[in-house]
Amino acid sequence: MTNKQQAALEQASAGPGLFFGMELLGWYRSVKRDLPWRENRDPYRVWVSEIMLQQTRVDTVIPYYKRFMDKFPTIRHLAEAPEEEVLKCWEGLGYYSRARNLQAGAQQVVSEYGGSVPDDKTAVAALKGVGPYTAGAIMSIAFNRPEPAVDGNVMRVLSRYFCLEDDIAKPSVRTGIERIAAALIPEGAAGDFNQGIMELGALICTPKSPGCLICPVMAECAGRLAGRELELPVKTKAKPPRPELRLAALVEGAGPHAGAILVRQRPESGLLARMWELPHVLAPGGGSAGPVAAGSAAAAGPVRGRRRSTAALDAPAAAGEAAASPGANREARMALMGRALAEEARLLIRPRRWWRDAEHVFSHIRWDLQVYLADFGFVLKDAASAGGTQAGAYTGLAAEQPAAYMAGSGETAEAAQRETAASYDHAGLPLASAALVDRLPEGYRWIRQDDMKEMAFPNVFLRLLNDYWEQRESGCLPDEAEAE
DNA sequence: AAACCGTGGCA
DNA sequence: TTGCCAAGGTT
Repeated sequence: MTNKQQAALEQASAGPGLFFGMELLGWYRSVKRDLPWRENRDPYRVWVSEIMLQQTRVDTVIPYYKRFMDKFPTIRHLAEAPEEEVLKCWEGLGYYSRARNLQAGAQQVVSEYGGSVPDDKTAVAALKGVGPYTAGAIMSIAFNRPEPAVDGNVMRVLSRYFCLEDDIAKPSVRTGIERIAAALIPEGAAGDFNQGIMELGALICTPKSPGCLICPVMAECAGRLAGRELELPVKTKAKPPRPELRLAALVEGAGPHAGAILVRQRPESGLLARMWELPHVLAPGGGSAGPVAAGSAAAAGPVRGRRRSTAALDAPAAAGEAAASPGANREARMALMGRALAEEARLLIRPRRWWRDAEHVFSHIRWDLQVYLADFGFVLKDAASAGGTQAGAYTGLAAEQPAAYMAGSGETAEAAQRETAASYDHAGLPLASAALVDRLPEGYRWIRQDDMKEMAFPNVFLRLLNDYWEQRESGCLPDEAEAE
């Protein structure tokens, strides 16, 4: 502990600490909000709420919490549910590993503790997705055990109250503040105290404009008395997310798949694990590295005559991209996307035209998405069954065959099993025929609007897809409007 | 320690 | 409009 933390700990155990605890308890019990997870102290309900509230605002959580408890009213319901249903229930809430960990934790409780959350800090802390804060919150709120629950609110409140200048962004600082918080807990009132100090941070001792004049502990707040409440807490700024330019394909089906579009499921781990999305590829050079695939752009030939009516629509989404960047980039990127999807998924499509841009910001990455409408071509046999025809397949820029693009239709794909080599023109379109299969690549499927009710999508794709269905239904898609 | 993991509200 | 940040955990 730092010297200041040490001094604060001594105060917390003495007069100022007693003052803080008593004033806070009185205040909390008189003003506490009526929240759905405060109906009772059922450990399962407390647990679910604490997981949902991680890095997430109360107002955002409330509807999710109600839906979740409605669908999974007991630990056993959650433990036995299909994982997709849990994920779908979490759709839009973010940090989706929380959902998987919560269900794994529920299964742990069923198998190890007969379905009841144990009144034991070590056991609770060992549950998946339960860290120091959440363990303390569950133990204090559900079981009234005198454990600290130190989150961002508590660190802010105590930094100000004791005028601590430690950088709360450092993991080591939280440990010191935990000791102080533990010393402040009034006898027999751990649950209300911990909820009260968080409530104070959320309603009064807010980050930007704290309401010191109505704060129940203002009289003894060292930060306020020093006039430094706005400088505290000290917290180093997070690194800005790195930009990534991503090219997404909105592939419209034909033939038996007319009216459907192509989506794929993400891998089991990592970013947005197991969620569904539009197929997309990372543009080389990332989002800030200037011209993307300049060589391809040069080879792309003249742009088509059809242009958007508003210049702003073509504004570069990627940071650092020259503002004067011409619309030819769209053509180059369509070609790039077509080739990359062929390489990565052996999925052959014909990108038709730019539809719209979208942005999706994660904590550490910013996706600048360019979405292109595309027709389905066909699916190449995988490398194994294609028997080595792959090698030359994607280097066919100087193709010897005449262009014979196979128009996208379900029948084409289902004709299947043609044993011919494939090559591609400079726009990324397949030339001649290829070795075909009649099934989609692993993880891909055609969906209609109705299918989305059972599939979890990240918000950015949810918005894109909903807008797409809506626009198509009302005949407002660009191509349809201009095709007349 | 530092990077990885979402999303929305607000000034 | 952009930046900040919220009831954090895991690796």
